[in-house]
Amino acid sequence: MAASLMLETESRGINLSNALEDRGLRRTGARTAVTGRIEHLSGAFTAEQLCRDLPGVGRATVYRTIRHLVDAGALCKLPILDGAPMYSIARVEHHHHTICSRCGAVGEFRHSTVERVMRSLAKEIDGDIIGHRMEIFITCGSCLNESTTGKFSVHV
Amino acid sequence: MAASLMLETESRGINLSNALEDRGLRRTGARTAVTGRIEHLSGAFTAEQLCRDLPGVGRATVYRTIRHLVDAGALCKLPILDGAPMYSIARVEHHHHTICSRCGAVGEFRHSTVERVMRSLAKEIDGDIIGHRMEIFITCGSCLNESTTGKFSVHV
DNA sequence: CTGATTATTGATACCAAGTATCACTGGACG
DNA sequence: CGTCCAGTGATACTTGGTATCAATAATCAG
Ligand SMILES: [Mn+2]
Ligand SMILES: [Mn+2]
Ligand SMILES: [Zn+2]
Ligand SMILES: [Zn+2]
Repeated sequence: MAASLMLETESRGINLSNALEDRGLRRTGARTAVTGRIEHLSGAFTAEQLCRDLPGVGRATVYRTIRHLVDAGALCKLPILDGAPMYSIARVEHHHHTICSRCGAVGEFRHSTVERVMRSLAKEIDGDIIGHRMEIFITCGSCLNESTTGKFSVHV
Repeated sequence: MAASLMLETESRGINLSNALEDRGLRRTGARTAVTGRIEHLSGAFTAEQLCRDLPGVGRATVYRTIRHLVDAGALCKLPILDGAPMYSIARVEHHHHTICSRCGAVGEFRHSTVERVMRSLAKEIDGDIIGHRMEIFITCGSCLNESTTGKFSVHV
């Protein structure tokens, strides 16, 4: 993603363990393992992938911890049309996502024009707008240099 | 949804049976039952809902028919973050959706500014844009007059 | 129309993703 | 430390969806 886009973002300190603690949850071994693994991945992931990476942590606990992190706003949950949702660390406040349809790489962006369009749409829609979501499907830079086929269906 | 928004749409003739035939698929009793039911519903629906409505048609066939219709571009498949995807008839070409987070009502809209923003983003994103998706979560007009709680989580 | 040819059907079994239970464990805190 | 309750994880279960495959029904050439 170009630097110009990222200029609009304001990075937050990301410490997933603290995000849990802030919600009054105990700092346990299992939770530390999960958050540590997520931070180590530094990319989008699925719940099952995390389970495989952490055989020492129970499946239920992995799912519960992810849910806590999403509730805390520390993780984004991305709907994947034919597959399990992916999660990525929320590094900036409100934002949208780019998803590479070949490798699944997820990027975050924030662009004021998108938000401005939303506000103008508000006048035209019958009802109260309470949120929105936007995903851009791309072939990412590194995938352009390869010749694999897409794993993720494009939902245009 | 206000009329001004809809002015940008160009309605297509919707005949789901023809959409299947155009793909070289046979016009069978089961498929006629499925497409008939979908057209009768005139709103968004889930696959399981359709199965319940059509006990005379096998589950596999319901799912297969829906997939054909999506492939044909006659149905939109909407990812619902914590639940089964919903489907709605695609009445206009490329478009986006409003989803009422209380009752699940789905609306279609098309707005040139959204597409213009997409084209401007293209210059800034590292990779090739191959599609995008956008959903606006609302409390629809009729739900504003009631006082139920939301069934659908808002994915902002 | 008739029969041959195939696509389609649907019961069944299966799979993947995620949740409910609940006896046990181990953080937190006095 | 010791208590206590939040947290854990094995297990069983649910939901959504797909693979199989023998039986059935569209389609079409003759
Ligand atoms: Mn936004
Ligand atoms: Mn669009
Ligand atoms: Zn990629
Ligand atoms: Zn509504």
